[in-house]
Amino acid sequence: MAAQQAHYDDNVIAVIQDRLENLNKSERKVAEAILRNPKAATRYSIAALARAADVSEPTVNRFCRSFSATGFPDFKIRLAQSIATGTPYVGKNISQEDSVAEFADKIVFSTIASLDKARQGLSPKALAEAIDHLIQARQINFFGMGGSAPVALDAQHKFFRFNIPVMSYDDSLMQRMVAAGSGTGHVIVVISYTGRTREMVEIAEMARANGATVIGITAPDSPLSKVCSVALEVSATEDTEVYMPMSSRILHLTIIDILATGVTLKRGVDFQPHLKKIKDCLKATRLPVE
Amino acid sequence: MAAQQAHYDDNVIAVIQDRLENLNKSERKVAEAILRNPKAATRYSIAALARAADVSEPTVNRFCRSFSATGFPDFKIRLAQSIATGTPYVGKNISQEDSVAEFADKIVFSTIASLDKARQGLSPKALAEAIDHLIQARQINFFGMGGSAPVALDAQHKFFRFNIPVMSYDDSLMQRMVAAGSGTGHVIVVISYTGRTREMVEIAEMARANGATVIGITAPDSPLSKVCSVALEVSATEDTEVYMPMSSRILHLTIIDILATGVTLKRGVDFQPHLKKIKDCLKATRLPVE
DNA sequence: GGAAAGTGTAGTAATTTTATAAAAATTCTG
DNA sequence: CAGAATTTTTATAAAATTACTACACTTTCC
Repeated sequence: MAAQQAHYDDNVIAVIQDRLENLNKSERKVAEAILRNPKAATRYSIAALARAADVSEPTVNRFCRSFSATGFPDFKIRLAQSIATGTPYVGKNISQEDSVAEFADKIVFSTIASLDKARQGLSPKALAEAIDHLIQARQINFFGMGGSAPVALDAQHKFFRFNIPVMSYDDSLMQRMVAAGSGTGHVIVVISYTGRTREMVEIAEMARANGATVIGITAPDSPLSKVCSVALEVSATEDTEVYMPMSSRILHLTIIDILATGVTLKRGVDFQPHLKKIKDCLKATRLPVE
Repeated sequence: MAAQQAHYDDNVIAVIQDRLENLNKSERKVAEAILRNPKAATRYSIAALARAADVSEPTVNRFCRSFSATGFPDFKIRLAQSIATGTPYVGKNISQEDSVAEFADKIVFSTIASLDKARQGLSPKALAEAIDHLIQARQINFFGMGGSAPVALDAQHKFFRFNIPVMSYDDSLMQRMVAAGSGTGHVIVVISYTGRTREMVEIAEMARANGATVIGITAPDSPLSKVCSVALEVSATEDTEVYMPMSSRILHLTIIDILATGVTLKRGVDFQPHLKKIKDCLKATRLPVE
């Protein structure tokens, strides 16, 4: 039921944007007309779109065909699906003039878009392997520096509930020491958006050399990704680039959620009361619901 | 341009399912034919769907109209949109039997759903006020305990870039001391999923009594929400309940993103080079892209 | 200057919609 | 409770809209 709908991954809007440069004059006019207001485009007839783009109807038709649709109606259906996925804001960067409501929406939508993209890119096989390693671990350590430190800390909070010794480190010296002292049965999860922080790559290598399992949450084909036992790769295109990473850490946290859920599920029903106990013990610290 | 697209609400498939009982014989046949395979239905012509449902073409047309579409093609567009967004949520609860790919998808989709819901619920006015306070702050402190500690830490990482003294605390004693020592010009951002942690509410009250501005990122109508200068309220329905908070912290992080972006924008273009400098200085720690 | 690619016109084919009539279901009356 | 009358529902067929194809003209690039 899940993967069944992954093959609809061809996000037409994104594809149009990709190929925008390689289109000839008229087809480009069509592309621009669609991108100007993709949602409205789904309601247009071929004649209306032709007028909006200031081209002839057959040109629109040819345009649709070139995006591997059987014709205009088919193309509209695909367009409609792309829009629904939450990509209306692709490319629409946040601007100085935006109202709060506007840029807030843009941020949320771009986060949604990244999540959806990441979902398609995640390898279930790698996830399954990672979960298996985590279940068998005698000890788990999460390493994250800078912007990934909060992610590591969050992971610690989650995995702490599993009754396994778990720690997170954001200090490379501590990480180095832990890696040096690791061995078989230790799992080290290294979190790095770029996957190119030299320090982190070295630490990962060291841990592996000592026999520890290294799980990387990082960018595809990065130096870090290559030295890991299991690499969970996500590419976050930070399109709301305001000089700080935003969606990447959300994606990383979601992967942590998936790993934690995987461990919970594999632990089986017997383990649920334990989790409930941890949750319930917080009740004493809370104000009653009036 | 922002609210204009609330298209996540009108999920045609859900509406059809709702109204299934109240339809007459033929229209019901159409409904069932569509529900049998909604995805295929988007490719059918009106004639093909009529045949599949064993009714006449005008019946199909009337059916579409009764679901407030202007006609069959329009209806197909809506259906296409529903499939992309709506279907995944159906039967969203994670079960023991799920494959990794399945529950991973479910987690991502439920996160997306929460984000979209939060987007609709967020008050732009409250956000704008919060941003104004943050810009004028002489000092900012983020408080978060337990699962919210990573969120507070993340906020610290983000706001550190703004050249204001900023710290995060996850220890209630430290928080209490900071609150006690706060005053006018100090902004304290209190992050709490439930908004009912007694300790946090007390601390927030104390800070306010001292003249500090308290921004709360918390649940609507919670005790904490009531004592804040500005309350940013999000209700995260943790539908993937596995006894640990998941989407709530993602929502909180997204709010942090929005606040940080708001501050960046208001600071204006002059400030951008400073952000770029901070980003660039990390380059030295990275391995080159081969 | 000629081949190749690109674009538009006009006519054709497909699809959808409307008008209308027949059938079924429901209600009302005797 | 039968049976006529009305309303609702459904289908046939014609009209209108929409999308597609063939071909001719224009531009661009060797």
